[in-house]
Amino acid sequence: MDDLTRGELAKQSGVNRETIRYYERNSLLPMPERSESNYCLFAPKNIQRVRFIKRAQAVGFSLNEIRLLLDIKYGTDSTCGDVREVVGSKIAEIDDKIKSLMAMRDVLTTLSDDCPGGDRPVSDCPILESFSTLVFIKE
Amino acid sequence: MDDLTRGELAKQSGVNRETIRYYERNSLLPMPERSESNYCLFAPKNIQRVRFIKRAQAVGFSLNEIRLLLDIKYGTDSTCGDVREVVGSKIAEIDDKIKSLMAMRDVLTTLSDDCPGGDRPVSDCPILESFSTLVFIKE
DNA sequence: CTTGACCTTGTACCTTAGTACAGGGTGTAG
DNA sequence: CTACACCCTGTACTAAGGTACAAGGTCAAG
Repeated sequence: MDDLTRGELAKQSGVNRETIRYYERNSLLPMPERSESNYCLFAPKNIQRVRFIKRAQAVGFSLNEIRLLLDIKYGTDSTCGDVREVVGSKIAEIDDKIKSLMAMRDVLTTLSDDCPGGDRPVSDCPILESFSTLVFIKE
Repeated sequence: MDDLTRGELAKQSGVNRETIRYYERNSLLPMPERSESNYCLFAPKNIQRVRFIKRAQAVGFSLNEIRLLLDIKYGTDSTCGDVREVVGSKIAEIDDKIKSLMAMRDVLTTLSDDCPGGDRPVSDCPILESFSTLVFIKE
């Protein structure tokens, strides 16, 4: 068997060795087998598993969500519908974040456009004035 | 003097009492004066200060950045140009975040559109397949 | 005088996603 | 046999922005 030590798995999958330990602790990776001398033995397929985690993170999933995704992936009666549901709500969440960031940007650009800039004292600054007095973000 | 206790300041400015303590510890609020009996005495203007902090947070500033903003606001030789500079780089930062979220959303919607959904087993799912094998986010 | 509602302090805890390190064991090359 | 490069474990620490709580003090009402 071409099992890997923790350090090898880390190197092969492109993460820190401590990250692997962290994933073990948090059930994103299985508890590894052990050699005679207590070295960890990871099956090679765990390289793919770590990469899966990293790619899912890159598109916005948290590790908690990824644990769920892994459960679906390796579950016996999981369906494509399950996956689409998870992905759909992640898309909605991302859309919400984008909207809220766009609202922030709009407020800031408006304020910045109103500000004369230059060497005027801040007492003239409509930006700080707004932060002090206005209510522009509603719940 | 109509100074406020910490609890009153918290209530008036709409935050938790512990949040006020946190802001004191982190130099976002001044160390309060004390009464005979060691009660905190906050000047009423601190209500505005806390609201300033909350509004600046609402448009995307971190507490560290807000500390800077407060320094500018109360600095003797700060200019509108200083404020515009800080706000300008915050806008750029928000734009970056929006771009990266939009990239994530695009990847996810594309994958979701490719997925048949329904009761198909996940072994057929192009989304999980992508997470397992593809490299779609580049550095 | 007691009760209840405040106030004080220090400290610990929470989330998320790791990173760092000490103190010890193992395995191989020279 | 000794270096040196790995490996093991447990624990502490990081950022950010708070929240929670225990043990004790204060103050006004009844």
